[in-house]
Amino acid sequence: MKPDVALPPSDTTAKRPRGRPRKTVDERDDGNRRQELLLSAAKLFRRKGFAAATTRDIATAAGMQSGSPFYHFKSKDALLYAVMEEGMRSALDRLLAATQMPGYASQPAAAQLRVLVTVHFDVLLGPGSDFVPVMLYEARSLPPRQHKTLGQLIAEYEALWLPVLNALHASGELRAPVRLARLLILGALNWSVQWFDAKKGASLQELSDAAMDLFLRPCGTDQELRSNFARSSSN
Amino acid sequence: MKPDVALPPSDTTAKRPRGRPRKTVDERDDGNRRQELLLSAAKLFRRKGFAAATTRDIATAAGMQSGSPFYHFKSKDALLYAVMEEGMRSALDRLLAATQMPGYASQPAAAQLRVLVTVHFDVLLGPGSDFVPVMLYEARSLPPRQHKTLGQLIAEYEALWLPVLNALHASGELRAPVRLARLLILGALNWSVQWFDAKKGASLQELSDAAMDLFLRPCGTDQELRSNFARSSSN
DNA sequence: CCTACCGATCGGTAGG
DNA sequence: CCTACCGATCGGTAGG
Repeated sequence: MKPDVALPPSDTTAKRPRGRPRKTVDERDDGNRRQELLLSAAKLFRRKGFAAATTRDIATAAGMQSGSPFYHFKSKDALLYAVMEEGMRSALDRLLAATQMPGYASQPAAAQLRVLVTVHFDVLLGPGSDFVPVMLYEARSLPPRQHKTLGQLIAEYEALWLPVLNALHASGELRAPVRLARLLILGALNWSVQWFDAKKGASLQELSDAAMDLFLRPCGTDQELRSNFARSSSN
Repeated sequence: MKPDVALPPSDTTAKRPRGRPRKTVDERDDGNRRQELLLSAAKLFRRKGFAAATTRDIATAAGMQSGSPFYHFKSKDALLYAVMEEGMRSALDRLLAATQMPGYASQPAAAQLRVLVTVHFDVLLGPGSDFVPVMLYEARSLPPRQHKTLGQLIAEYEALWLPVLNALHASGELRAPVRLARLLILGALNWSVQWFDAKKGASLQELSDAAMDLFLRPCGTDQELRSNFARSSSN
């Protein structure tokens, strides 16, 4: 059940040469002070919500004065959008890297899904994982215009799940309709942001195991079906 | 697969004689103007978030002047808490009523789970369903003290799922660890608040069907296992 | 990036 | 429940 391909490393805070789009009208890029601002903003937006987190809080957390964030970002909205885009682009990069790992394509669909699930959990709960949760839970705070732009990145991310889920549906390992299954599965994972505590409880690996056990039924010969059934019954 | 017990009706807006606790220090109860206020608050808290929805918005939506909400509620926080408690108490009442329906106890665990899932979807997405989503997605806006009180209601609600999931685990229909399974399942359902559109797409029944197909594997004789497997494989 | 500041908004209140 | 209001906070800006 465990995949034999290594996962790509987290790079949320690392510099990705072509990760960010060319500077827009709404922001400047004058070195790493901007990145510290983004980090503080992500943390505070996640903890207190966009509306409740003040630009002064964020400035203080980044070691600046109250007016300084507006040297880097045109508005509080622009700061929120930058956090979300950074998060979504990083998540997409990591998921793409995982699916392009040697050996991934030749694996069974169940192992492929496990890779997607593991990367997704790490994006949500791993170190430096404030950006994507902000995107997930503050979407309504974003002006419609920017919301639409982000939507394209989200669509790309979700598209990577479809072929895997289709294969699992075809093999009988996934019985629910693929479109609804994707919404329900991603929902189950996304909700972990609300309850997961890194300091105690399960590890991300145990989480991924539980998710795979929950969503998929084993696929194999009748003999395997019977023995799997007997094993789980005696639990 | 479909349960043969009728679900209890929604009563989110109906008066429940002993549904609300005796008036606390934070609020008064002078008839149905208060209820209109709660309704407007729930709708606006859900759409804009607690911090972004102003008490003036809420007052206007309820047909009052800007200062009037504070005649009914001591503070904006108290209004939020009232919305959440109303939602959670209604949800708990409905789930309890469903599990006490005649015939429920004698059904197979899978049919029982279907009842829980269907009630939960209706609580989240049915008519008048703004209260529980506010509770789910604005928990961090609540002062710790009140957060703890609500936690007891939530624990009661979640406790109703445990015996059913335990039975399904024992029978082999649910393979994931029960505690994690409950978190993942409720997450999958709760996330539907983010994407479900009542005006188009699937019905709540289709949603429940998909959820059951996703989470459970059929349980039965080897013969049934084989034929189920063959059927879903040809899909 | 800091200093000093403004205009608007917001939760909440006194008095009726 | 309305009227009239206050004090605090907040996003944002000018000028350096």
